[in-house]
Amino acid sequence: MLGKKSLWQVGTDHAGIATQMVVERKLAAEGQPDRHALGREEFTRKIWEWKEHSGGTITRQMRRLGNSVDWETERFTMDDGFYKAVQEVFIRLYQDGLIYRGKRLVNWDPKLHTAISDLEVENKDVKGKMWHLKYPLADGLTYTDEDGVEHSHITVATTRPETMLGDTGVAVNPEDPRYKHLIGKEVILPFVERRIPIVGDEHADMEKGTGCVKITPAHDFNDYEVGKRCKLPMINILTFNADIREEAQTFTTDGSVNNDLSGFIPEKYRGMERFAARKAIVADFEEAGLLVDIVENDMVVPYGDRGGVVIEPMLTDQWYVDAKTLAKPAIEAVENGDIQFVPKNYENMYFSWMRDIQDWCISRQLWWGHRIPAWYDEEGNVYVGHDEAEIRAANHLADDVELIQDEDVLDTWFSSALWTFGTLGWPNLDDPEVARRMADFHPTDVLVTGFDIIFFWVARMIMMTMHFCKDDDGTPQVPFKTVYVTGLIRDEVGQKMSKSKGNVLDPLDMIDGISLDDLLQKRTGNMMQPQLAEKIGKRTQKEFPDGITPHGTDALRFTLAAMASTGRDINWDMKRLEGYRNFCNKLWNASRYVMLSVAGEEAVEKAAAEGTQIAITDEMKAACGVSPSGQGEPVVLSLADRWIISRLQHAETEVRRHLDQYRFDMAAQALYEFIWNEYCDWYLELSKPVLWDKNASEEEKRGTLGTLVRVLEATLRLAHPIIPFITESIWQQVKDLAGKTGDTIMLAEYPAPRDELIDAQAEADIAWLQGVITAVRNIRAEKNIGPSKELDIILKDGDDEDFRRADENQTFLMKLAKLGKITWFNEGDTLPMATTQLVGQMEVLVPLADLINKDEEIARLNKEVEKLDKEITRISKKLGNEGFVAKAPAAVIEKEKDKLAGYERDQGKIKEQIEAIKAL
RNA sequence: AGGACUAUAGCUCAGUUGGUUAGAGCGCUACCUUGACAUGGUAGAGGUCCCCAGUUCGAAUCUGGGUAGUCCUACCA
Repeated sequence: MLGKKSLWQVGTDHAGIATQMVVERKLAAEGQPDRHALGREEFTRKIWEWKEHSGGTITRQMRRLGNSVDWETERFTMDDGFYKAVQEVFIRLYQDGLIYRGKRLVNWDPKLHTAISDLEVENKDVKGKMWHLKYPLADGLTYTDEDGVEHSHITVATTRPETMLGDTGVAVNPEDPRYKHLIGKEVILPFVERRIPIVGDEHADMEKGTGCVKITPAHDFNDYEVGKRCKLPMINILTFNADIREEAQTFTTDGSVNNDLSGFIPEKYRGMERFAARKAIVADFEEAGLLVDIVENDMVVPYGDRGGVVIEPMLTDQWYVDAKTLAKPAIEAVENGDIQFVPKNYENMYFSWMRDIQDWCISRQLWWGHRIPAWYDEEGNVYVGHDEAEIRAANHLADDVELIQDEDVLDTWFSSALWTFGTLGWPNLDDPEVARRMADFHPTDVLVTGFDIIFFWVARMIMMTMHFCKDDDGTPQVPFKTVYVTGLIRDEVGQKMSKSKGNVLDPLDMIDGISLDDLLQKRTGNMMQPQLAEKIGKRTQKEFPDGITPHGTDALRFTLAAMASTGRDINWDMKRLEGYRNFCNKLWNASRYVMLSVAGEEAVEKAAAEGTQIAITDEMKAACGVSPSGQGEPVVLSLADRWIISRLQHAETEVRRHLDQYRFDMAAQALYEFIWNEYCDWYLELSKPVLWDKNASEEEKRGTLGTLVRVLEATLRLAHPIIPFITESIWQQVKDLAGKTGDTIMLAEYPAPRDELIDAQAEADIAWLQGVITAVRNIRAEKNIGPSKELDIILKDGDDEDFRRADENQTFLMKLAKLGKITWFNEGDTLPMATTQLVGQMEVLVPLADLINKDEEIARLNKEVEKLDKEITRISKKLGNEGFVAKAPAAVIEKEKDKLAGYERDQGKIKEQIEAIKAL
């Protein structure tokens, strides 16, 4: 519509963990063999199958919503082309020294058997216990505390007693007077009988627990750091299931295998499940008289957000990306404004995460994902390359050297991070098509996303893109210039929508409607927690007793736009949706009126009955001022015509401005107001006196009919981005009448305001007209006079403008206010018993001798006087304030003075009126 | 613990750089099947702008402090 070359790149990622999990669960539910029985190849084939038939939910919704995306270039992060990009990126980063492999502590999900990222860990508040355990000092050492009590033990506090099997030290604060003399001494780890040192480390907090912390570097992130600082070895006591191992694995501080240290685990704990082991160990401490205390403890426990079980820090070999190096330019790009967040406050969120970024663990122990392009020989040497042959050649490896590819896959976000350039065909830049697309569409302009994705996607896309995509002069390219952050759609009470809560609303159901039964089935069928079904069912039944009625796509889109104020979550309100459905209906009916006016009832009804388009004839075009030759027919524009054209220019200005500023809510609001409150409420009504006037000239009728059509046509184009379907449908009918050509409104020009069409005089005149009409309607309502009864009115105290306007707009006034006669009050006339309204300085009088109670009328007017009194007092006070007069801008003072004068004049008029009535 | 966001009509939300008689939709009241539309029309009622203090001639808007709610980050002794 703006004539710009554009691409909306759509696609989906492969959601590694979630997808693998869903399919595993499905296999289990169907009684099929699990993935280990199937084997890697067969299992991934199953996932592909599943993806084929149920992977399109989101894109189906997008299609129905009419999103104007380029479907031909739809991509999936597991498609072949994408793998090329992923592989290339991995290899280059490895060569650049930005990817490395190492033994580190990771968040391990014991259920899903994979490392997961910090961001996939959900920390839950839990009421737990802390156990105080005594570790005996080695070599019979004792010490005396400040109270003179002698101790042969040191007491540590822990919330995870089972990890003591892997303790390699006890830390005390080097400043702690109670314990610092023990630094360098040793304790005997109960049951394991291992001698472990007491070390001094800042990590030990004198205030917390007992002041002594057991250190288990292989099973705790803090301890891991302490272990590194104090050169403690690491002992892994858990299997990947998080059960106690038969024999522990021992490592030195740097992660290499430590053969000097025993991996002994007391027989009774071997193979125990971690929480069972916890119980057993606590019991044994108690029995041994080493359990000092159990303290209730509020704490936070990490759960895997997918698997739902407690995460275990685990020492494993993983691949890492040096995120700190990549983050540097990515931070700068946002700092210097190359990338802007809308709304801006999300930049802080981005900075706070990026400035404290940890190296990114990219390997996952899954089967669904991009296999890591790394191979190992028998000695454990690592080779990274595109394939085995390339690696052999590059490293001069003989054919009989066995190479085994890394079993792990890459984090889904690793591939998602390549989205902006990977989807354009990178790295095949030698392909002219790819080069052209990169030149046309990279950097891209806008990324639309939810705030919860800023860390996952946005940050990583920025890092990767800036590393790999450069201008000819080597300047890094940003992936996009603007990040538009949408709010989340929540349910009507502000809860996040989720399947387990059963409060999810499918946009398709709001578009097409759904019966209560189907909705219940959808929400409660096939649930992970069937015990919730009843509750969800009840709630659904209460909220949607009749299901959901159809509202249509445009209504849904308009609602989403109208609710999209900056960065704010939206509590979904069906009533708003209904309101905007009515709006669409209003637009439809308005266009019906236009077509009836042009084509006549017969043609319109016939087309409606047959479901066809109205046949537009040359006569119809001519009636709208479009002659077959393409030359405009002569027209005369009425005041109303000039007014609505002028108002349209304002609407166009507003809508465009709001769209440019991503204020879709305000753009929607501006459209709503223009279409309903101006075009429908006033202009259509004002067109009737002209069109239905037998005495009106051809030129006048053409002027009005043409304006009806042209303003509608432009409005459709203006509204098209928000409500594409209805606008297209109507546009196909009116385009010819408006002298427009083209197959689709999608390719029609977006309306731009033209200054020369703004008509201040017409706007002022119509405002006056509206004032008079509203005044009369007001009197009607107040006096309970039906709208069909004709009224005679008297105008009093008008100036030249009032005379002119009343004279020029008699027809409009008579018709819209349903008047019989308009007369001017002349000096010396006797004032009849009447009720009044003010329009500026002019009085509108409706003589209603029989309907007016003198006292009531006076009371009503007195109320007006009081109301004005308040305002007058307020403004007088303001103007009497020396500070205000001295310091406020002249324009503001002038405005206040005008207001005051206006109120005083009105009040004077009303007081006069009261006197006049009293005198009757 | 640190941070962000939110608090405006019965409900869902606007209110751009301080100057409005504080707005919209829905709901509510009264009247109306007038030749686009009852998914409608006309006219209304309805608000200590969460509280307190400050800055200012002037605060829904700016500052500080509270209260309530939502969320994020960190924290398993």
